[in-house]
Amino acid sequence: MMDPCGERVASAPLAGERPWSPQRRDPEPLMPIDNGSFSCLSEVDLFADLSPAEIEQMDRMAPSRSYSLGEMVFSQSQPVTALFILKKGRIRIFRVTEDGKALTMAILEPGAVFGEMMMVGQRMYDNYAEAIDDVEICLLNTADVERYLLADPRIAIRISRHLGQQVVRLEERLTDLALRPLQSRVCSTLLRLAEAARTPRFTHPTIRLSHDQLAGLLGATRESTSKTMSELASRGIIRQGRARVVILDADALGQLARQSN
Amino acid sequence: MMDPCGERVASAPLAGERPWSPQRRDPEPLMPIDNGSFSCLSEVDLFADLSPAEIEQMDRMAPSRSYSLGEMVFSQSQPVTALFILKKGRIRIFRVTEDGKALTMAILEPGAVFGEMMMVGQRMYDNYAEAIDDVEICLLNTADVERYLLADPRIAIRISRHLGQQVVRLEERLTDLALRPLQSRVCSTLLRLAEAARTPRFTHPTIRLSHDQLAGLLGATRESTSKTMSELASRGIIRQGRARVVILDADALGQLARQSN
DNA sequence: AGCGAACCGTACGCCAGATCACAGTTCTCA
DNA sequence: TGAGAACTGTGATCTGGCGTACGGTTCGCT
Repeated sequence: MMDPCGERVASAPLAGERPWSPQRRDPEPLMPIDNGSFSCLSEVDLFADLSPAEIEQMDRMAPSRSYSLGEMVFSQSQPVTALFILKKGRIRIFRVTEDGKALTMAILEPGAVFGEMMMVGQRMYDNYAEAIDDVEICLLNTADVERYLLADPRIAIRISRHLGQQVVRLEERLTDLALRPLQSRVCSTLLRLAEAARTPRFTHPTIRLSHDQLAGLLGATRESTSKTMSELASRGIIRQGRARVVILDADALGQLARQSN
Repeated sequence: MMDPCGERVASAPLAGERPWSPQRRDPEPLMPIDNGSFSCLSEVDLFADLSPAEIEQMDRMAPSRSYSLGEMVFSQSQPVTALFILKKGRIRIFRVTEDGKALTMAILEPGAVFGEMMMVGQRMYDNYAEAIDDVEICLLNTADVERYLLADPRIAIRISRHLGQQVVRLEERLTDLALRPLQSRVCSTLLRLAEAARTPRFTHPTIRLSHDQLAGLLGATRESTSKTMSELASRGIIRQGRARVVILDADALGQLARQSN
């Protein structure tokens, strides 16, 4: 049902008296999303230094597994063997507390390599991994890893680079969480996600996540996240669909992300 | 002045009606603290794989600098050249927002190596570094680093291991900040610090930080930090001195750290 | 020996965001 | 085709920790 005074809503000033007024949502699923699957090892830039022959050989040896939406890819009980490469679908890495609250550490997109830490002596510790699409991954066991990767200094450096990137990201998230209000965190998170999900050229970046999933990433509740998102939508900065967000004005997001109160 | 009903305070049950009653503080500075300086490169485990000859050679080439309490070791304006090794004193790594709020990312103790990320293509980004004691560091420039480190896969792996450790730490801090109340964060932070500051055997671990500095590490205000600390002190879990905290009951801290509300 | 600076305790109002509680809408799948 | 599940909107209420304010104590320096 349309608001009787729809006119006023539509033309209300940005600092209007209805802070997050109801939005008409985006109906169109637009196009059948491309999950971008690919032949296991060739496109992963961690392996860019290997010769095609080496890659092919590893590819043959790497068993692959699939999981369907909602399945756990691993948890403490199934400790991680070695190295995963995500071929298709997305995986959510998260942690939980004793009383069931969760924070998601990352949403992995196809092409992601994870579990790198183990090869340098880390465990996945308290991290869980859950498939949030139908997922296909391939596995490299410890022996393969040592043979092909640890021996090669170029690859070791690529690993370092990757970990260094993670450190930077985490430091950013930590300061944001400590020092910035929810709205800023929403904005920077959306930007980060938009850039991770390489969308086809000439279209607005689109993020295929529900408010709930976003909230998990933000360290906030679904409710406050919804509220903030509606606010952004009402300003025309984003457009919303069911479990989808379209970034319309990335610059405005950047602006708001830098706000610290 | 002693509380007139001191008896009641002293024997009050833990869940007493004066949640953070005033504490007699710890007067004794005890012993003239050992800042543990050492000959630059030999004790840094990042270089454990190098031969004594190589270490000695690097040592000769590595210029060293000193800063006094409160000085900035670097900031964006003085971009980082290469690699720092902290010989003496402590350094606080932190970030600030536009409006001046700060979060400290780490307190580095002697022996710490920092700036590793740059050698693998990172910048220090928005991090500042400030000496919180009188400090002595030595520097390795890019050329040295490439010659001695990048070439050696064993060292590359050590770097990865170190970065992996940082990732784990940061993930932990992030979840704590998102999901746990202040008291738990205080407890886990104290534990983390206690284990970093390797104290002489047979003494209680001691942390030489002010409430203010702790607060910066916690993402909280000095006031709430003080309150929580006093509470812990009144329970006999820690003892307080001016800019010093002594851990009396690490197990209790561990217990409380796991609380999520 | 005395003054300013750094530290610490405490208290009270306030607010962003959590919690709880529904209602409406759009999918999915039997 | 219809029942349930997943997703979202929106209020009412509560609260941990922030902001602010101020007094006391200890240290370092002149």
